[in-house]
Amino acid sequence: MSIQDPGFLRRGPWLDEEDNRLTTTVGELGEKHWDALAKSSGLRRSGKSCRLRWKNYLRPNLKHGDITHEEEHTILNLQKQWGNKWSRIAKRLPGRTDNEIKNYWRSHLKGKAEAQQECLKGIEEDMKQDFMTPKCDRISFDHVGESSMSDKEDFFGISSSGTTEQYCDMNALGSGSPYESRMSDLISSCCWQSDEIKHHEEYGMGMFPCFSEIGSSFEEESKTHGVWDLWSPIWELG
DNA sequence: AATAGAGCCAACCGCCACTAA
DNA sequence: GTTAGTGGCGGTTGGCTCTAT
Repeated sequence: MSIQDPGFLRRGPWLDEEDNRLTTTVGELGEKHWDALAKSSGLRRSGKSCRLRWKNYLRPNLKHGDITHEEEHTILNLQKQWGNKWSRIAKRLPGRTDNEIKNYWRSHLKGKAEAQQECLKGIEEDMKQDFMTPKCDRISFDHVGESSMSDKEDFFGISSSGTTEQYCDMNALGSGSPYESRMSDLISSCCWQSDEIKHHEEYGMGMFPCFSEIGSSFEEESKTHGVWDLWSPIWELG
């Protein structure tokens, strides 16, 4: 049987012995000419298969642990910005492979991102019909409290580390508008309403997540927390 | 304990771009 | 300009594991 024969090449999961042999061969010949490397290694694997195994599993400096919150924010934001350019996104996450990021996106983030997009789309549509010109200087942001972030993080894809989360009084936006009801839907879907927020809602104060007082640092801060892409379409409309 | 369904992930497939002859 | 070889990328699949019933 020769390498040309169908059935010569092995398929399926790699064995430890194959991994060792590939690692040794790459060490000798370098990460190039994969077809030649596959042949000289004696492995019954295609060059393509060897390259993939090396790139996604054996290569040094790969991270094998869970995706961190920070990495998740980066993936969410870059996917939104660039689309499914997994290889490009992977370059921004040292130690992660495009395949890993793609799989993580499909199994953990896709639904979340779609939900966010759907909310934003609805909000934008409502705002177009609404009385409100959503310029920041028209919004009165009274800081009314703080709360735990776990579920909120999940929804907004933001990190609470080192930040002071605050909520904004949306009374200034008026009441009964499509925009307000959409925001209300959004907030109630988040499942992170603390007692404090409920308390304020009892007094008719709609809550809106923000990260500091509106001012020169606001854009920078929201970018830092990975929410600028999400919320800037709202703040900048009009 | 057995089974079905869902979720996850490593590996494969097909296409495209690039390069050398 | 054409063709063959090669590598890279994104989509898809198969099988394993986990969970619910």
